[in-house]
Amino acid sequence: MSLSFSGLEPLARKLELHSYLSQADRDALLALPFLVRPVPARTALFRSFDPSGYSCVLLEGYAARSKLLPDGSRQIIDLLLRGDPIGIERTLFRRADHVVEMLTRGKVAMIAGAELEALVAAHPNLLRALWSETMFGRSIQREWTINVGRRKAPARVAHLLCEMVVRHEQQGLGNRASFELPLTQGDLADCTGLTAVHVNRVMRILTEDRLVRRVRGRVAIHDWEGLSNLADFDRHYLDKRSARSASIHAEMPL
Amino acid sequence: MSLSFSGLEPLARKLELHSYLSQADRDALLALPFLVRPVPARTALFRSFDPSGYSCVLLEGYAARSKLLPDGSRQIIDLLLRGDPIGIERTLFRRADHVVEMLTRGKVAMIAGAELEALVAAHPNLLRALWSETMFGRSIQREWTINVGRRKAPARVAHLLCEMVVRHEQQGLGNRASFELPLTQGDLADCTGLTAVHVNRVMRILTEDRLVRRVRGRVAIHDWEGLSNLADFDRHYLDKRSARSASIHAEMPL
DNA sequence: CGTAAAATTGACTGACTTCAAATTCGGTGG
DNA sequence: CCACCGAATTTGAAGTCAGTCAATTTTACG
Repeated sequence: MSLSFSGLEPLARKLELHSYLSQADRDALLALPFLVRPVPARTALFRSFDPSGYSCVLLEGYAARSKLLPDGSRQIIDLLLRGDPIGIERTLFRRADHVVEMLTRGKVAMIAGAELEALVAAHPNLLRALWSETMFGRSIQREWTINVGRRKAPARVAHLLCEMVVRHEQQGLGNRASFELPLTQGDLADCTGLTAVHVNRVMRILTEDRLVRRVRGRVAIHDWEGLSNLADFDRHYLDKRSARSASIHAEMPL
Repeated sequence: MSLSFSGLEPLARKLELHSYLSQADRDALLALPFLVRPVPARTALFRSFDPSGYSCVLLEGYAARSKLLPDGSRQIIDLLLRGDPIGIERTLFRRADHVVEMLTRGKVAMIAGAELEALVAAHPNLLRALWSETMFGRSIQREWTINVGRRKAPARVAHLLCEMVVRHEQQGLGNRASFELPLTQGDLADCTGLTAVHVNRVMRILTEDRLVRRVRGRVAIHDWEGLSNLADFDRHYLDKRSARSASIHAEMPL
């Protein structure tokens, strides 16, 4: 059978970063029925036009969770890569307090809430894997809070780049030498709580210091040591704990 | 039986804010064996001296998740109130990338990881409730990111106070008229990404504008409309979605 | 009561923002 | 292939919000 060619492979890969999935779990996940929907750049997912009760998985392109403030400024609270689930909490809350918008054009897999519900009911281990995923999401969010809360502008940008390298590597989307990051400087500013102008100046400094280069939506890290040091970056929050057996009890002892 | 007098009542209450627990779930949760440990102020929970494999629930006092940066500054990433679970992710990750420290003296209930493991294995609904709890935690964390990322100092402090009112109300720990918040201005600064000096000036302004008063570790909101307006506060992220049936499928459709 | 921590206040500094204009880039149609 | 156009980037100058430093007062608590 060709289950391993399901479009949901990226999600399975992501879950397996931190959770053990049995072959049955994996097969069931990949057998989920879904609808592929192409999405244009700069449009919002889940904004009144989508049927409720669906969540989705990002298959192609880049997206951002963001919130618009009354004064018109925008804070991006997370970046979403291939394989990231979107809107799982959408059926938990009645309305979302933030928007998920595509930064580039892309594709999402739409999955019916009822299907997911049945899946995790039949496969408790997948439920645990998704819980674990939520935990890592919270961990990332904590780092973002620290980043905008206490670090200086150059460290903020550097930290964001470091996180993006690791998350791209995890998903097989590139490495330090080169990976895609098609965000405008305005987007980077909204990620880091800065202005586009200041991001521009900071990027110039990082480039002049030969830490990193950004060209045409791609990033190349020239000096990982220097960059991660400047950023106070510790990839621990993106990694599963090391060296434990892969039994589900070891994976999720609560 | 006197299960309803268990020290874990606050945790049950917290979970029931957003998840339906059957009587069996509730009984099982409250029957969890635990050890009450008194903790002095300004000490870290889970820092080398505690036996591994335990997580805990805050029974009395106030605690903060925080991270110390290389330059000596501190960012508080969450405040913990009575009933908040602490360290569930501690057994997920090998080492924590942040510290949980008591801000006041207090008491925690130490629960063995194995006990929790058995509990959620026997009660999948509790597992979902804890997952839901993690989701709300992530939601709160997102708001904190927005707060320090894009809001001006007065709005940041106001938003923190608004969140604290609601969370205290939810746990039956007071109301707008008066609730405990025994943080120093330095602590508030570390929550909001500001300095103690500036928090002092901001608090003076908020007080002069008759929005709020803070005296001896207690807060009284005088003008909720004004304060929440200044803060751009929307309590949605702290509340379960409204008006749906309490069946577990409705509570957690994924 | 005595002491240390916390709060308060003032003067000065600096990192980042704001505003505005010039340049480059990227995609599209001729 | 080139001309075009809006978006994104880049740069400069001036302004502001919040930080830093330092001294004083108040509060908490043994």
